Amino acid sequence: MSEDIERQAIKLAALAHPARLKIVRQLANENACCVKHLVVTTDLAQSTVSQHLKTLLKADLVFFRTEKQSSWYELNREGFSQLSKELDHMFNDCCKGCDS
Amino acid sequence: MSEDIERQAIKLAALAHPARLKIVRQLANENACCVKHLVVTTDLAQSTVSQHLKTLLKADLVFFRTEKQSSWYELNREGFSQLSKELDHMFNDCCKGCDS
DNA sequence: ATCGTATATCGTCGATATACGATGAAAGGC
DNA sequence: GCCTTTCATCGTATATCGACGATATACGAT
Repeated sequence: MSEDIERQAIKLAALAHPARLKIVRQLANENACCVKHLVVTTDLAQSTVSQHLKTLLKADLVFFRTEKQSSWYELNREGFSQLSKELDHMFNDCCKGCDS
Repeated sequence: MSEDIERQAIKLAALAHPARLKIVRQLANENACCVKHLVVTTDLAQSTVSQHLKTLLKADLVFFRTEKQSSWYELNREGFSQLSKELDHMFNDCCKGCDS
């Protein structure tokens, strides 16, 4: 399906940047991080980090909640495992019998 | 390692485009395709398809050989499975005990 | 040598991505 | 009330992407 491809491309694009990969690794290690912490570890401006987080959020790769003054971001592990499975499927036994 | 992140980002970026995902699916189905065939199935200009194939090639996601006047492109299945494993690792048990 | 076919590369241009600083909103402490 | 901290968003400058047509290259056929 064509929408699948679009959605996959959006997820992959969201991951296809060193800064966002670093953020994801950080989140994988710490379960949840607030923005300030990610600003320190990525060594980028706070506005830039917020922008990257928005990209990850739009791709359904992270969750987000506010607590006091802070925003906490957390990995969406299901989103990742779905993507990983789709990648496997795509090159292993893709489209045996499907149309597109 | 930082180079790992760069390399992963390049691979992910190479996949992060609907046209290139379609090409990859086509290659997954047919084992090998020449450019002309991909031009027909993607409905893009030949120069555009060549450009996309170059992107996939630089990311080590496809192999390439010439035969007579044609270029044949083929999936690098190892490249894909490596990427899929790295993705799994990244969000499952990334960096238990490593430095970066 | 010339022609036709298949492909790669170049040049261009609009669209999108990436970075930053500035500004403002929300919440807590004084 | 006012100040600080934390974060999101806006505006802007720049870089990269993605599409195309035009051109170059390679090679088999005539």
